Amino acid sequence: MRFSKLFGKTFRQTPAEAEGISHQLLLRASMVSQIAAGIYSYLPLGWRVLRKIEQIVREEIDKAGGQELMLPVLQPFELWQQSGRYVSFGESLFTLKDRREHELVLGPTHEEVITELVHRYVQSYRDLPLLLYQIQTKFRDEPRPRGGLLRVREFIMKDLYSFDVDEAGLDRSYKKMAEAYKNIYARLDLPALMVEADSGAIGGKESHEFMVITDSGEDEIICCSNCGYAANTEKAQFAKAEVSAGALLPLEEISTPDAKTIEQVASFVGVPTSQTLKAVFYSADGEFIFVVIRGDLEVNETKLRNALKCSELRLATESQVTIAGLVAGFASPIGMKDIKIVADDSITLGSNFIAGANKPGYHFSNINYPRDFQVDLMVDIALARSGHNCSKCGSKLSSAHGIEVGHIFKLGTFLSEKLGALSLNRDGTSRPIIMGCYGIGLGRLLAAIIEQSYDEKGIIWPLSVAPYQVYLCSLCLDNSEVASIAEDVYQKLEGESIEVLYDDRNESAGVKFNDADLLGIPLRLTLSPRTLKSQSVEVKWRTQKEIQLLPLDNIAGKVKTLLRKAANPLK
RNA sequence: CGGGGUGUAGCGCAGUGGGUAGCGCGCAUGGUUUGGGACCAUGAGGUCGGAGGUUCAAAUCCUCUCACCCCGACCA
Repeated sequence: MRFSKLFGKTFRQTPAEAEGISHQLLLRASMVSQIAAGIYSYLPLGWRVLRKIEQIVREEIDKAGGQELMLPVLQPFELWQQSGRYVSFGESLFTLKDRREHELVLGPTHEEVITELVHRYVQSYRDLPLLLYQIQTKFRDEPRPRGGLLRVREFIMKDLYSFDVDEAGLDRSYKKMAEAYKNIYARLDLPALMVEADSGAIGGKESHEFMVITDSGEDEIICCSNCGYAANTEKAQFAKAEVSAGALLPLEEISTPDAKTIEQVASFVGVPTSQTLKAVFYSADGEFIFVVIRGDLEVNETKLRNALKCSELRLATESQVTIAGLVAGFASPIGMKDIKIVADDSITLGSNFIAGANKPGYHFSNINYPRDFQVDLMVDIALARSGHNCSKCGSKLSSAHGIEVGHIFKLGTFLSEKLGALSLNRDGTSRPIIMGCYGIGLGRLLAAIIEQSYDEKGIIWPLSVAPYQVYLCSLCLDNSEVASIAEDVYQKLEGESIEVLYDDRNESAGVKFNDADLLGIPLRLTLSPRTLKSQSVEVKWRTQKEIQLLPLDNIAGKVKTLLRKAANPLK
């Protein structure tokens, strides 16, 4: 490709709308262009990268036994009613009507469609297992698109669905996919950590995310450097410390004027925060919920939502709290009637707690569960933090931010049951097919690669996905010898099927070098009167400072060898 | 949905005592240049996000509205 013919321009200044690194560099390099919030065009350079990523994903999924197909973007709304997931997806669903006023959905994911399809073609265990996938555009009306390609409303995703006869089969499919994902990230030079995850609106029981650790990531993960435990904070477990304050003492009402927050109460009474009980109020699908947790811990809203099996969960408003008969700052689980109380199991790991007395200015001391109050639900709803202890090995946990570049789910049978996808077993009984689903967002993958591979000059693409592998830079094109040799080298590189971007523009050296760096092309060849004195070409890797001169003789063959060695350093 | 911010040329920005729009980059033409974002000359390009209002006169003042960005809520 000749740079002079390439559609797109490089920008010296960063467009004002871009905040994140990958967003800025993608715009400056004209790889993508935004048309509306969370909706982007890919320009030729960006599209080449995306297609290379797509091809790597395809190869690895095919290798793992996946069969590629193509499902429709437009889906009947009824299908989403049938699965019940129009509720959990809620306003994230893009919907539209056809000319007959029939409601349609722009697919945010394809479990419904593929289950319906599999239902028609699978009758027996002999037809299973199946790994079916597609690479296609998804539509999700995100509340807040952000970070360039990191969170968008229209994006290309590889989504695979597994169908198995039994749990053991699902486990095998799940493992195959986890392996395939690891291979994909390795080929992209992307260090991705597999972490336990919540399954969110997709549903299902077990799930893992693949995280690229970077400060710009919007997810927080908790990990243990000792035993390797790693989980999204939404899901993370930890060992709650036992903080018993001795034998049970009689309940007592104490005056605590102006002490409203946990910290104020604890210091007023002179106890650690772990000897207090914290009350938090939520509205879960409209129902008022009283949540109680030990004072040194915080509520994990994802765990709470799962425990309550509700779809909408938000903090109760002040007026809702008052209407419920509670006094904010002095609320108490003691004596609560007709209000659902959910407790974190940390309240059993201590004694003689301080909590509100439900009247202004007073708290109870020496509260003990279950002596003094009952709860409707006792579960783990605590948020894991850096510094907590690992529930597996007891070591200190740490936290980090990450970009979610893949997510796999064991769905189980809830969708196949709802959509009637059954298969006959060997013994003649009819059972719902066991499903799993596995997604990778390609654009986010592209952005994540940049987020952790760039420098002050621009992008640093791995060889495997660079838009072009070689940047041929000819200086002083007025010099007819340079011009003709550069043209000749370009032809020879193309002749060897080397992906080369030939900078044939009449620009100064600085412009060309800077563009080569900004675009992140791995290997740069420079031709100039200076190099021609020794009948050679200067060679420089994007990742290295050193340059070397290569004689022009059989230059295409030499470049090919360099590229092959870089792609397979062991060979 | 709550809070904050921004809309003026392809990009980055300036422009309030209201008086009919400017700078840098980029672009076009000609010339001089060429190893880390060269220089000179000439030139093209804008219904100032939109609608309504105040006024002799609005980018500027008022009202409404739309879009985009950031934080939060939410979210595979």
